Amino acid sequence: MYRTNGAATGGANLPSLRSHNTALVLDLLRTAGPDGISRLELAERTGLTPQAVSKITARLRAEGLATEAGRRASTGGKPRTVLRLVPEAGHAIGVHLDRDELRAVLVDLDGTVTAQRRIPLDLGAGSDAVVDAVVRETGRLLADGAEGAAREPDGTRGPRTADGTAGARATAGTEDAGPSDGSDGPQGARPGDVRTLLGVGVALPGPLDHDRGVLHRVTGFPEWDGFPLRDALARRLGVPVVVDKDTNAAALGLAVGGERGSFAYLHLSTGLGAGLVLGGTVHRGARTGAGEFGHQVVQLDGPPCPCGNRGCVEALCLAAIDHGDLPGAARVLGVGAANLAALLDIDRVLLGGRTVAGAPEVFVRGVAAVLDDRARREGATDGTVPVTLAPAGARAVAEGAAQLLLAPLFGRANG
Amino acid sequence: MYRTNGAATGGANLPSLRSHNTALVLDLLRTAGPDGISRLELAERTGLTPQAVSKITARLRAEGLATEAGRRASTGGKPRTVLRLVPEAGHAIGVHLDRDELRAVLVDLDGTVTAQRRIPLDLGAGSDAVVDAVVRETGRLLADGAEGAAREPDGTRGPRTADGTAGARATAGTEDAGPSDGSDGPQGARPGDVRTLLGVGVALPGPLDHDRGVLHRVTGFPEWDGFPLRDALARRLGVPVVVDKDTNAAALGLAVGGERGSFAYLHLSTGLGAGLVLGGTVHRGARTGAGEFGHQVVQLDGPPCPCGNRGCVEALCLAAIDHGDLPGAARVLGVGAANLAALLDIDRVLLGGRTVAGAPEVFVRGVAAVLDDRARREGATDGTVPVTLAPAGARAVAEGAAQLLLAPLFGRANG
DNA sequence: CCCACTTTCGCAACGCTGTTGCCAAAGTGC
DNA sequence: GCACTTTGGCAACAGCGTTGCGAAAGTGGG
Repeated sequence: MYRTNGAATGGANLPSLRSHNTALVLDLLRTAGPDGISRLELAERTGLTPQAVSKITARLRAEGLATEAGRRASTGGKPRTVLRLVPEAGHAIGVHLDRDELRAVLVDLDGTVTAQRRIPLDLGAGSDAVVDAVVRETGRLLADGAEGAAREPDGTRGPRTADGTAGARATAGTEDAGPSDGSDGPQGARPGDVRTLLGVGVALPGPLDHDRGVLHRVTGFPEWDGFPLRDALARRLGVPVVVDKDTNAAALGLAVGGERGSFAYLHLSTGLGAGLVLGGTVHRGARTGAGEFGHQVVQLDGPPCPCGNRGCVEALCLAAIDHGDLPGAARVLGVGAANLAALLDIDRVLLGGRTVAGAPEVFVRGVAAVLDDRARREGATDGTVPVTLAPAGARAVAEGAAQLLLAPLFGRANG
Repeated sequence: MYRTNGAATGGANLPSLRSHNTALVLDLLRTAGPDGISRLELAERTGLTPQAVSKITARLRAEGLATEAGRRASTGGKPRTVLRLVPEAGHAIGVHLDRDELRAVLVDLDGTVTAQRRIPLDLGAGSDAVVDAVVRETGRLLADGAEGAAREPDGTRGPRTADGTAGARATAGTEDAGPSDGSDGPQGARPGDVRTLLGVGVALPGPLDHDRGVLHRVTGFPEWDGFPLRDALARRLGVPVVVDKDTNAAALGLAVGGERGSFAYLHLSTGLGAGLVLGGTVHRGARTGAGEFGHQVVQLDGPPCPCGNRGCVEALCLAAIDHGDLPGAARVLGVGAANLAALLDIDRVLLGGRTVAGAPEVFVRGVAAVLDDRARREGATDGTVPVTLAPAGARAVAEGAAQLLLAPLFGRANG
């Protein structure tokens, strides 16, 4: 996959070729983590020639995005030099607006959270109040990040494992990592530096338009209808802003965090929604409407749902939870998940959200049981679809929101 | 989107850039049809410079794939020269293996059916018999096509419209399908000429592996399990062969035939399945399992289905049809379609298959009613999802199967 | 310790892509 | 008939990945 320069045209020229390959290399560097990856390995993985990789990585090093980091053991000749990403070369902020709280994270290039904040929030308080809150919290996050970086890189590491202890020595140095002084050159290595801030990603529940950054009707708060959140925030913050549904952000975060292929992230809290990743890309549909999973009808003459239909998964699921019947809720969720898995032939189902977090094993087991059953009945040829807990936990949405700005750097398409 | 040269690597080099842009131009030429399109228009639509388009089209003309076709009215300067595809420069054969019949079409570059055949077939007769039948019918198709072309290029135009009465004279030919006659020069302009045959696409119902071209278990005929249909046919025919599910082939045909964006093709005959096109590309999933729509559960405690579950759409739908309750069947189908449309945010639902063909309006109206209802209840912001009849009719699958080989030429990704 | 060998990786030349500058060709309209 | 507009090819160009080749940096046998 490959995103060209201009509009929805599709024509590719040399600059677009270059940025495509650069993004590819950058993504492999990111995926390799602090351990790094050699040039020849990059060449194998991309299909490019070693020489092309050398040129690309030389450029990345000159720009301060990559650096050499030791060498591998020799196999009888000159040992391979290991390259790795310089995480401090770029940052993004991810904001999760939930109905009752705001979570924000400052994340560096490899996805490591370097600072985070969390405050209560009333989404119904109106657009001005919420925009103000976002502006205030992002400002504090930047201050925290800069300060934290000056002290010591904070222990919270990356989405994957990573006990890494990357560079970033203390001494808020004057060290000025720029090769060519003056100029607009390479981004400095000062974490939290506003100059390395690529933008702010905002994720929230309601139906909205990802492409235009406009909210439709945030469920329960009609006064938000039509509010141009992206532009309003971009004006106040002075950096690019991207808006998306919370489930999409979480799914993107998982995809970038190493989850491969196609999967569905099912989010169960006050509502039930899904984020779909198909072939490595978040599927939003033309109107950012995809992932409407909760109002899937699974019982034709079932109980009425506030949405107007009868027998929606969400209604049945929440009713079961209300009665304390968590296994029953899991079973209903499993039926919806099985419908989805069969329709899309996905590789995995990931569960998240507060309700799931309250009894993770019940839900994982319950959903898996339904999927296994159905696979077995249909004579599974390739085994069944695994069900697991989404790893990122409560910060999943905020981290994914930050990835709305980082992912494009690594060639992960985004609107 | 953009398909690189090598394996699943993603690295792009100049040849891949070139073929990408060439495919793009070729696709615009194809879409423009016999009316053609000017160089400057191609430049606008691709985002390339006029000069780049000139070079690309010059190459295409030299290869015999495009030609000049008149000029437009002047707008005060030199009038634009119109270019169009040379449809006779390439052909493909599409074969539809259904449970009781075989349909095969010979199609040229712009999708026009130039010859077709249809014979009774028993899918249960075993692999040898079926492979023999396919080989025999493709041979006759080529003979028919060559003969029809020798007489007069026949009037049936275009993949859209089509109430086709194309060639398909009887008279089985001897014309030996040997590929390697003389040189490999520019494809001659002899329609039906074997040398312009790009390959054969085969579409059939059962679960199968599109990537490997292997059948799993064709529903009802266990002896097919694991049969490597693609390789067996490729060996016999001496041309590339691609295998896919019937619903995917039909969906591909619709996508290439002008249906834009994302849509679902719902096929209702002896079973119920779906072909999904998301963002212009057929979504198959990693195991060609996507589109399993019929065994979506919409009634938790519904009647048992042969598949082992309860309350599958297919079971409910077919039961209603069995009782002569077509509106009821349409309503159930509509519930499933609405679930799908909400989950994927598609732009359109297209209905096809024999059962639908038997009472098209009942099904279209019934399904549309459910979708409209749900959209209205959820406060549709963008209007509702339109439901229409799939245009190609009974030949839809065979024509789509042929597109399995043509589509890649036009940059429409395929396995 | 030295020398042959292997492996990595950068420099230089190259082929080919789309791009830019320029001009001939082919119309319109006064 | 002449000024003007618009199209589209030729030629030079910049920049991409590729190829050829050699320096650098190891291993391992004598």
